[in-house]
Amino acid sequence: MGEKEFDVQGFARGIHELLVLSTLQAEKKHGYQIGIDVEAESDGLFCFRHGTLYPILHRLEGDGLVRGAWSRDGGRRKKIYALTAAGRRHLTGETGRVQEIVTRLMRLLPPPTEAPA
Amino acid sequence: MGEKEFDVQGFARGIHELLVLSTLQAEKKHGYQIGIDVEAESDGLFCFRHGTLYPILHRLEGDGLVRGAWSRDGGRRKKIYALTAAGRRHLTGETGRVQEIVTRLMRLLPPPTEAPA
DNA sequence: ACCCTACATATCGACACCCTATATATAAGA
DNA sequence: TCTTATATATAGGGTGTCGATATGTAGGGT
Repeated sequence: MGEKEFDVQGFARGIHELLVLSTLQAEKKHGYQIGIDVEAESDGLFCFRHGTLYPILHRLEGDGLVRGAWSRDGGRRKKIYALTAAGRRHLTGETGRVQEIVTRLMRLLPPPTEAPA
Repeated sequence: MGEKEFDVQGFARGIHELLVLSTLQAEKKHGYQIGIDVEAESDGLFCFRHGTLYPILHRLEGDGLVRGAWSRDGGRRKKIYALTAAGRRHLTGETGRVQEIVTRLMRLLPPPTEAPA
């Protein structure tokens, strides 16, 4: 089995990347909007800082998972990011991998105490 | 609601810590054994390097989540770690938090494609 | 006219963490 | 004796997040 070993760093980084790729599924959007949407869609749980988000977008673009195109909205410049085919494959593949890791992690951790509200 | 925001770094670090605390539930053991057991229990998925494991143990001990006691087995010295009451609380509490974060993360990511093969 | 906020992107330095490598020391087996 | 396994520890390098700072446009308040 080609079971790759778990990498904590990569796992954490991967979560951020998946959140970005996921919100780009429905429609392409610019970085600032991605930050707003991810925060809204997660009810404020997942929140990107600007110093975190933009480097991630550059990384994803460098890896060919998203493609950025400059746009001018009046005098304001935006870089609209769209999911590539590779990005779509990466999203589904890595989501499955995260799911598997989490499942196997939860098997090791203590089951929830079935406590009332 | 006291909803703390998600912290990727802390989440990744927390996974390592929970794996250590979890394997100490059944019985107290020394660091080297913890590494072996976690790897075995996870079928090789979660594997600690020595340079990662020992600092984690020191951190957990500093936080009062485990208590270490030096032991001599022949001429060989071992530091036996035991879960403290605080460690037990931390384990159940953080496990619940991880479960919740993962649940909310999975709601955002694409559902598994039911199929092919 | 001026200021402040929101929009929009970008980068740098500080900090934290993991990982590789190295160090020390005992015990068992070739 | 040499190597491997047991057992712990730390320093150095690499990478990523985060806060701060920078640049520039647009709009509302005073």
